[in-house]
Amino acid sequence: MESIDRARIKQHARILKAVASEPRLVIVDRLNRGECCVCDIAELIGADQSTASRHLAILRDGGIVDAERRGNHVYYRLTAPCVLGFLECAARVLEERGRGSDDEA
Amino acid sequence: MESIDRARIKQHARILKAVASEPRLVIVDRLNRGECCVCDIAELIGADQSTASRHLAILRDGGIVDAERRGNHVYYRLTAPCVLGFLECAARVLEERGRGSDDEA
DNA sequence: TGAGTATATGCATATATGGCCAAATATGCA
DNA sequence: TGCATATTTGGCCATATATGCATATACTCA
Repeated sequence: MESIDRARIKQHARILKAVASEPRLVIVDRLNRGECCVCDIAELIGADQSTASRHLAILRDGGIVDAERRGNHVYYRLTAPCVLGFLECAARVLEERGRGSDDEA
Repeated sequence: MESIDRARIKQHARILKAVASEPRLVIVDRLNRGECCVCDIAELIGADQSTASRHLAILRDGGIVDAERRGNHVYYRLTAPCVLGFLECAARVLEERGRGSDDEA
């Protein structure tokens, strides 16, 4: 288990940041069950379509999803399903913590 | 594979945000090789001691590390080693992407 | 108690992020 | 071409995050 190169850290941070956002976690969770278009995502996260588009762009730049245009829709799908492991880890952390105190809200 | 509860999403996002930061990734990587005190972390990340303390507090609030005072040092250690999986996932994403184009810098 | 060291916290400032609206692009279809 | 629909991008504002300095707090030791 070597120390990680600082240049890599920067890239890794960008990828993690792409996922570390409430709306983007919702998007990842949704895309895990199949591709969908920007308008679906907008409705899903209850935001403007432009906002949905930007979130998807961030995920795309992070390499988490990719996009394919078909007709005048653009369909996004999950390309890095390993990010789902983040959620499992988060769940484990919460469980651990549940035995302490903390804001569950 | 059920959809995730929106209330959980919020908690998960907080945990992921705790790790999604360059200096905090460096810290996690370091703590993975053993506990250390705030002053060591400050030097490690090349920041003010107060900044190191705050980063550690964020990780602690996220349930990623915990702290123990011994004498007048406070030692932090990793309590959620599953976050190391984030790094593996990120590395995989970068590898995938390396075959495309992108800013490697 | 008082001096010295290690951490944590309040405050101010700089930067980043998230969101909407409006306008620009990209397609499809008549 | 011209109009309608879907997506992306620019501009702007509000809020959140990061950081350092100064200061408060915690602890050790004499």
